[in-house]
Amino acid sequence: MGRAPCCDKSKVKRGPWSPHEDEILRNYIRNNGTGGNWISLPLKAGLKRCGKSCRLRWLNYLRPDIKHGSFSPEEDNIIFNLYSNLGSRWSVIASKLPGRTDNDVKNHWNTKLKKKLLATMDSCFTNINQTPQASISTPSTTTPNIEANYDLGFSMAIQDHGFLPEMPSIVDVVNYTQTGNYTAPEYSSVSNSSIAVDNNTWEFLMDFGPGFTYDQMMSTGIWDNNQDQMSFEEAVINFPTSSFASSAVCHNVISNKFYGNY
DNA sequence: AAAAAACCCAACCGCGCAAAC
DNA sequence: CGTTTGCGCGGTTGGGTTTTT
Repeated sequence: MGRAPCCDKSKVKRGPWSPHEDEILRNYIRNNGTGGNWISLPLKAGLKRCGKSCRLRWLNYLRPDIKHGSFSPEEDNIIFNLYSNLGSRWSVIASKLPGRTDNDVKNHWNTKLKKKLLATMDSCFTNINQTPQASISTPSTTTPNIEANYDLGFSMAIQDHGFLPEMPSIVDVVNYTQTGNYTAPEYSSVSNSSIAVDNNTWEFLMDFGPGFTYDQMMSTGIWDNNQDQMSFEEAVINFPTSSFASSAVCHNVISNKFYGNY
């Protein structure tokens, strides 16, 4: 036995809203508010609509603070980063984008961003497969060029160790640079959050760490003084445009590609 | 120019949760 | 307490629009 329907479907109008209906709903809410009860609102407002339909129309379209129009690159970036870590929690993602609704963000992801991400990942793997940069047992002394080919930016470390899942959970310090000039060592924990790729003739480890130096980590607050790390989720919400968040995108997508859902 | 395919997005649906009873 | 009710969420769909063939 299913759930009782919220209204009598045969007595309410469905489908697209007319400008007249929009005006009735807008005027009613302007004068009376939503009254805290969407189910009874259409009757009071004089609309032959289901309460849920009224709620959706108001929240997703008529609300005065809704931002209409296309998404900016900054908004895209935030959606990428949050989606990669939170998954399809559209309302949480939308809450970080003023004026955007969960429905907007969801539609934008499904129609635009998902394809963009997949295309980017494809080009990333093409580059990885064509341009091996180093071999095992040789700590990196040159900048791996993967990052240059990949605009989301992640860090890569070449280390002498085996592959997941046997990879030891140790802490290494690896030479790392984003600019081509060595700057500072990055502290890197090697764990299941790192990805090893065996391409038969060459091997490497991609370390999807924060991409920050120790000092940067301390200053962003991602680490506190006790070096307790924020959760991934916390960090990405707090720093949605950081390289930390960007690296998490790569990590999650590539993890899925190699190991399936985790 | 017409048909087909792809894209896009507003709207619907049903479920889980929590507040009210 | 258990039950009912309404809200909010995420998945999905219908159909209008645009692009491609």
